[in-house]
Amino acid sequence: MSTLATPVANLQVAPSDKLHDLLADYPDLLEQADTHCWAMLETAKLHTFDANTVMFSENMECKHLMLVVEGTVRVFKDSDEGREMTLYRVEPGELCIHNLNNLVNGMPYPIMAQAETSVRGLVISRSEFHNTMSKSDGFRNYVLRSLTERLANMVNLVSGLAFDRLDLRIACWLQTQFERNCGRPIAITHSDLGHELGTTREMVSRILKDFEHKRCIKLSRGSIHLNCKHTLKLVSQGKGKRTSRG
Amino acid sequence: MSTLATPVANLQVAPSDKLHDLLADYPDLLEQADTHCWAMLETAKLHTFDANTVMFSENMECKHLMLVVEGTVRVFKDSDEGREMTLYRVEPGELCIHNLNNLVNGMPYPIMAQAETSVRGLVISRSEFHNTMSKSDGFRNYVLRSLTERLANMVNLVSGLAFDRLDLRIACWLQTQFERNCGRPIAITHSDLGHELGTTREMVSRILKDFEHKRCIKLSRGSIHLNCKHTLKLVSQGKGKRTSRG
DNA sequence: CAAACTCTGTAACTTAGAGCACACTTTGCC
DNA sequence: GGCAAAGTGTGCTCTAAGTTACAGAGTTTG
Repeated sequence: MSTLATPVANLQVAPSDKLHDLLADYPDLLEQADTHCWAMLETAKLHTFDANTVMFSENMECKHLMLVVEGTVRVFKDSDEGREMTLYRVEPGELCIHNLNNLVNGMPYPIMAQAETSVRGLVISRSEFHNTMSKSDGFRNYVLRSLTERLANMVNLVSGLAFDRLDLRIACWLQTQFERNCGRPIAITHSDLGHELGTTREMVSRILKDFEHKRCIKLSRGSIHLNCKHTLKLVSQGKGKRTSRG
Repeated sequence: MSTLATPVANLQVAPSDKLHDLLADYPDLLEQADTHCWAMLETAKLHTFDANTVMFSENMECKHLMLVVEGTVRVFKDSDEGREMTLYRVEPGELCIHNLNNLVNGMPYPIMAQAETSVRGLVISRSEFHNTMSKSDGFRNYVLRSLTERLANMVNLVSGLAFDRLDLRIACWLQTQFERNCGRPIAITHSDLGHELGTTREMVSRILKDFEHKRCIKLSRGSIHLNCKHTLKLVSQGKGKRTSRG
């Protein structure tokens, strides 16, 4: 997360007959896509970004909207003191929603977005976006949905930060990750997990160790293994306060 | 904030020739309103809510969208331990954006909204909303703007909670309030200010007292007076750590 | 294999914020 | 006036979280 590459964008035109293939696996959009929506996507250009590319940062202006086709983009906020906090991720089939602010309001936006993996995305021009928003019910609903979902997530972030203890937030994070991974180990360093949740490496280490003592998880270098999801659930529900540090 | 009245809604039909009058003072929407938008507003019904009415709460479903015409609605999240945190306010000329989540996604939403004053609002049906979204460029842009602006505010909330000390957050809050009020006193109790920022009455008291010692502000029962906006600015920029508590 | 680097563990300490307790003051009301 | 309620000030204590510092384990690379 700390090594930021310089922006790189290799431009290619997407062969129109491949659009369906590109989006085949992402039903969210497909369900709603109608002819207008497809027409817009036909005009889009397929860009490729290397892993770690900073896709936008602090006050960078952004005149396009991108639909991610492959890879993930991490959107985060960083502090002066070198801490970071992940706001959300943009995954295949999803829109870089924060571009919208720029696009709609013309306001700059003090957050960063960075490709976590190599990323391919369909870049849509501002005018095509507005045009399709007016014509395509499906696309409009899709965009509205994305926005309101992000908003809902953000509210959860806020309430976690305001009211929940760190161990609880970590436990919840682990829970959702293990769920996604079907219980398979999560590959992440303590430092990166700190950056996910806006805290420090040391706190993460301590709390994870505590969870290991409680036999929820098993730690190894660079990854976290699930030991007992039942115990983890208990911990994440706030039962069982953290044990003293000695 | 703690005394919650039971929901009350007095229904009246808005006389169509009064629409302009109702919205006259709120240029944000007016600027963008076109014939379709006005047509929708003509179908809307003017509801009145008493002060303190809970407009929606935890998992209440909400089938309509409301445009606030008079009064303000406070949208907040509350914790199990009796703390609260204001997420934002809906003021005249603005939409209750969180309804949208319900409307668009059909998802319930674990936050509360409460009329701070008596509130009048134009209630728009779901179908009219979608209909107008498709027809009116102005309305669509207005909605998109509102959403992205809220999202931007939410990001600021998150970063404040994650990275900033409480005294800083309070100082910033004071700053923006005084700016709105043109330097006139802010009427709020320490306890309510705690609910604004997701903290406790005691912390607010202590920190405000500290600011008073620094001569930024002057405290009196139920209100905060600006003393020197320059000093406050310095404090809110993080210069001058909080003095020790003795 | 040795050096360099990355990652983890953990002890000691500091600080921010919360919670409790209680005194005091202002306001409003009978 | 006198009582109740709401609001404020503040000391004390406790705990969550951050900070510093360092040791050691694992990994990579020359």
